[in-house]
Amino acid sequence: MARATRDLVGELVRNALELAQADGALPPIQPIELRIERPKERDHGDYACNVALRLASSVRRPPMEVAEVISERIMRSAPIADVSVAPPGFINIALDPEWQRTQLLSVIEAGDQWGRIDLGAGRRVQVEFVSANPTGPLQVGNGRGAVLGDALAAVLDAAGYQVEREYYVNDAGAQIRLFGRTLNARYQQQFGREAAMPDGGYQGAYMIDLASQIKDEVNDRWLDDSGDPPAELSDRGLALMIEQIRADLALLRVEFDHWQRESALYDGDASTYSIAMQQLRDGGMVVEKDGAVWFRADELGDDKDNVLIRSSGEPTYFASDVAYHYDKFLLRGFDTVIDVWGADHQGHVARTKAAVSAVGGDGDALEVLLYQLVHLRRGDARVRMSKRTGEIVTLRELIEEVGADAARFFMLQRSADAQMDFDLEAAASADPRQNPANYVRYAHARCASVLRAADEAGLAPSSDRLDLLQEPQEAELVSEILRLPELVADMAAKREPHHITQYAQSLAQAFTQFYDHCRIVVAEEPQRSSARLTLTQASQAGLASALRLIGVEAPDAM
RNA sequence: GCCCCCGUAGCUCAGCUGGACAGAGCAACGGACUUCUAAUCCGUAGGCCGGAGGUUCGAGUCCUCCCGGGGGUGCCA
Repeated sequence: MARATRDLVGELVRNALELAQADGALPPIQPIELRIERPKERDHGDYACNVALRLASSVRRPPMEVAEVISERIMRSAPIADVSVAPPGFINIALDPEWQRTQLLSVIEAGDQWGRIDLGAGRRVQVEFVSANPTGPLQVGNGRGAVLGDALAAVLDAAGYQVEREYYVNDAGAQIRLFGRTLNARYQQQFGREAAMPDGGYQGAYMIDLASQIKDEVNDRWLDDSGDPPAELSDRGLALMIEQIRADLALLRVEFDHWQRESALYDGDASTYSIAMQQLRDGGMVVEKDGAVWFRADELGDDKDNVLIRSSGEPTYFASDVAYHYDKFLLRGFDTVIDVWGADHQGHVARTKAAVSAVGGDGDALEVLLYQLVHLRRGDARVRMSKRTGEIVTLRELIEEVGADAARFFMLQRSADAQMDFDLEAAASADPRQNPANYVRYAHARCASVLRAADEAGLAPSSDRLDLLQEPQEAELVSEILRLPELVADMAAKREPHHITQYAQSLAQAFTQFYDHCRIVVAEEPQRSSARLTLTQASQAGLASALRLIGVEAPDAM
């Protein structure tokens, strides 16, 4: 378990600040949050701190002077080699190159787990994502939620949280009944009967496939003239549909720890649902109006009340959600729950947080990560996602066209907030210039290839003379490799896993530049070769770690 | 109407909870292969960060208004 270098540096700066106050060079001040940044400009060192600028007005001294006072008191010992002050008041910090090179050994030891930190301290986080209705196959948009949620879970796991990935299966309610009636119609049609599709029934051909499959399994055993579909038929269809969804997600390399059934919330006399509803009633959070039961969400931050139980007596989807979040927080005791939703559910955020508070949880412990729509393109041509035009619609079709690696990498290149254009042509291309997933994969494969070539030449990695790594490309590569732990910290804290793709490209580029400028395997220079092989091993570990977080394979040859 | 997201290079997008001259990839142009994978690398060009005010020592980043794109606003999910 590594500590991010940034944290080590931050500690030394904080010590210097406290020392300055202790010896009277600075007046006592309110403790402030120290932020250590990576300057954009290489000349400004490895890290920079703006604490002097932020302190200047409260201590009534010029920023440059404050910076000097702090800078003088920063220990010039590993990992720090040099500290300088630059206008208007930045403290610039250069790391000790020798110390950095030594860190490569930890990287190699960590392998594809490099970057792991202890920010989360084992706190339990649930990430619930996809959770699409099991009334049809997953669509392309569900793929974005799948990749986003899975990568976020991976990042949180790397940051030291105890993470559970969950899929919520809406297997109750009106939609499921409609699913059953549709399937029943299709099933009867399998036997040449004239069965009308229900109003608003599911038109997709997949329903015919389901009916056909069930006919193969049980023949005419579930034919029923009463009008309502036999429960066995509906249940079997649902099971097949859920299995298909699970298989589609597995193709994307997304797997869940737990599939939570909505129907299970209603099981038994003391069901989760009834307990949660009682909780709301006891708290005076419900009101009856027009024969329906409403949640008084406006008292807890939402802008309007919401129906929990229809006048027909049937609970709404929202009522299930209340029970579900009661289950998450009060029964299962997660410290934090992150729901990953499509942006079209944006209107449900306030009421769901309010519901968490109303059932005795902490509304702020529920975080909702919204992601925007995905549009498909082929080069310059917009791909219309509609069943009528026969164009690509389902997640499975997308994966079959571009592969899981490209699908995951591309889906993760944008922030969740931004609408996304997904270029099928680029994603399907093997060319690394079109397809950055391949650029990174290729860099990893090249590491493996170089290590094989070295082995054949009788050269082995060694840390004896890492001081021979003096080229600028080597220093840059070392720095880039060592950056991962703090990136993990940032991604985890901000719930923004998409930065990992940019990092992976940047690391791959640093390695490729090193490879291009520095001959690694040179029999006549065994010591330098061995040092460079160590750097190659660490690069491979770094690339493998980044690719693992993205969920893309790290091949040894391409 | 009200609420949420977005508007940064020709294109697709980053920009670290305000910081040092605005970045990447692709596309464009010019170079580099007797070499461990050229599936690569080096260089050039390209921007009033949608517009107008404001806060600040400092704004792509925060506030207000306007323009443009998307989503939401059901006893649907």
